Amino acid sequence: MDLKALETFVWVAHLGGFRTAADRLNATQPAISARIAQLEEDLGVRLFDRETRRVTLTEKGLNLLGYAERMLALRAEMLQAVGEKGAVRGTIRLGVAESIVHTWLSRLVERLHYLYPAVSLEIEVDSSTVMREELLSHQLDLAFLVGPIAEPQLKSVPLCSYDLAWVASPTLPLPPEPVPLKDLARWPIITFSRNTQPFGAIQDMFVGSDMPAVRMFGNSSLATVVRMTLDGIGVSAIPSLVIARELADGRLKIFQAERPLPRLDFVAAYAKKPDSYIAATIATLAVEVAGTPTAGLLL
Amino acid sequence: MDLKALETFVWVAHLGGFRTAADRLNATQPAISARIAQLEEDLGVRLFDRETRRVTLTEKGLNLLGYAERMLALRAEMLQAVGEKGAVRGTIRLGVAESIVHTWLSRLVERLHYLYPAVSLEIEVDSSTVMREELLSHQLDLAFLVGPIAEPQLKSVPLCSYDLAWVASPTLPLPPEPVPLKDLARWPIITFSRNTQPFGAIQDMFVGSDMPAVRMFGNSSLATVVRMTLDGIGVSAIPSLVIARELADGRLKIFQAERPLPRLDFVAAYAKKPDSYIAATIATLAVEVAGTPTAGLLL
DNA sequence: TCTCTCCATAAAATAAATTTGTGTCTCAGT
DNA sequence: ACTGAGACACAAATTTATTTTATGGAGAGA
Repeated sequence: MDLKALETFVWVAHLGGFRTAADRLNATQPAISARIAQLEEDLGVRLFDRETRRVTLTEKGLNLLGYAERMLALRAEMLQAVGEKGAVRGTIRLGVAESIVHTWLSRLVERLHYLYPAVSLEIEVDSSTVMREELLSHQLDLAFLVGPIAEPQLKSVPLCSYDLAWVASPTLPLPPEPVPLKDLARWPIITFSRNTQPFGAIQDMFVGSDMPAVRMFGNSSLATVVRMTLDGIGVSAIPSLVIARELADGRLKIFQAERPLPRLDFVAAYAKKPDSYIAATIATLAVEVAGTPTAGLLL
Repeated sequence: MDLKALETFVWVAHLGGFRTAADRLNATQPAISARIAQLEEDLGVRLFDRETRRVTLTEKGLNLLGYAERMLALRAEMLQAVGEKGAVRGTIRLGVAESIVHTWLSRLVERLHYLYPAVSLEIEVDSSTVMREELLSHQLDLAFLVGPIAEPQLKSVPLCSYDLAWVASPTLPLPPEPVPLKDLARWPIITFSRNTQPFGAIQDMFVGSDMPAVRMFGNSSLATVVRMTLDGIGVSAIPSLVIARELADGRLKIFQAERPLPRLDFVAAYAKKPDSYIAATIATLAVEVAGTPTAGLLL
């Protein structure tokens, strides 16, 4: 009756499958099968109903889940309390919004590695919408995304707030500021991809009978947005911090438009599981790092 | 960071040595060394000071002990809650007073084996005094002995109360009852060994300037006491229940003396550790078994 | 029906833990 | 001092567990 078996059990229960749990735990599917089989044999009880497309907890299994989580939480607390920092071990799946990759993520990674050398990260860059789902389905342990977070299963702490700016190449023949929306609409608007908050906000600006049709180029890569803007393909709406360098050497410029852009409020979010000790710790670290003034400097 | 390692740690801490812990856990001393070394490495912390003749907990170790015990208690609770009976596994070191061996012990063993087939017992028969010490030093998990128990570290529950009777062979030329003490003193008094409650109580009866010197034959084996009494070597003071057969067929008889003998109140006692689940369970079973009227029948 | 996904199972390969056999150190008792 | 017993550390070999690789079967969906 191993802790490893209990941990496996918890992940299978959360993810609803042996295979996905295997991926999450960096093991093969038969290894997971063996651990669960062992646990079931030790307890003399069936823990999962193997249905065709997913496994579900039996009543006994549901009962065990509570204990198993308390057990793992206790272990985490114990490690924190009596172990040295290096004793905090594990792999955390972290989802990060791209803006943050371009600002302070590397500093966080550095600091984390310094403080907790045995914690490793698997970083995934994606849109806040996707990451929210992945948090809920336990595919991610922690994410830095655009808030606010409404889901009660998730805990979130504010990280930083970035302003979104209208940006264009100086070569673009913009009319005098503030640029009216109908003039703006002459160029494609390049920004975050569809299904993001800024994309929707901009789209909403152009709703109305007297408004011109607007072409929007949603892009999942901020670097590409910057590239396209530099090339004068259109105007863009991105956090000013991520183009600090381009602004400084004059290759891009910020302009005011008829309508200002909303701010982006980033938060760190993680599932409220009893064993989210490490995630909570990293979230705290992130608050520190994101709050530091130098955080805005690019790379 | 295994539960087995934590369990080992707890036993080493309680017993104050690797070797004794090894004996307790049915393992070799290097195995224990390895487990502790592993735990220390995982935590990055030294848990024991290896002094010359014993090991003592470091501050960190003391800190860990609390967590480890909570962890083991949680495991036991979990097994009890979600596992089937057969999932309750383990070896319990049980100390038993000989009177109980002769009355209801076998029924308890039978019942335990039926209810919890995976629990095994290591039974030791000894005097209550010795067993009390062994409970305190964690060499025994549970004992059935003569109460009451004053030690606050021990929990005890009443089991049964046996009367102690003056017994002699019918061939012994006893004066009319109640036999005065000074007549009694003509024969050796055969009873439990020195350092037992009855031995002391009888000795006390003969304290006083006008009292005759008494010869007392303390014996650690009740069977031997019975044998010697049958042979007419002297009178004895033993629980009447253990000689039910001899009384029935007239080979021994009970007589009244000037001073009555005290009762023997047996209790089940175990250390108040958080992981004493199984011991507590067996104690409860013992209460049932000892309370059953048929308990008095021999074998 | 065919295929895809998902879990179970068996055998082989790794990895871990245990035992066996010594070594060292210290204290207690000559 | 010297010696012996007791207690833990260490190393090599063995045993035991766990994991992987490879494959089979069963059900859902096209």
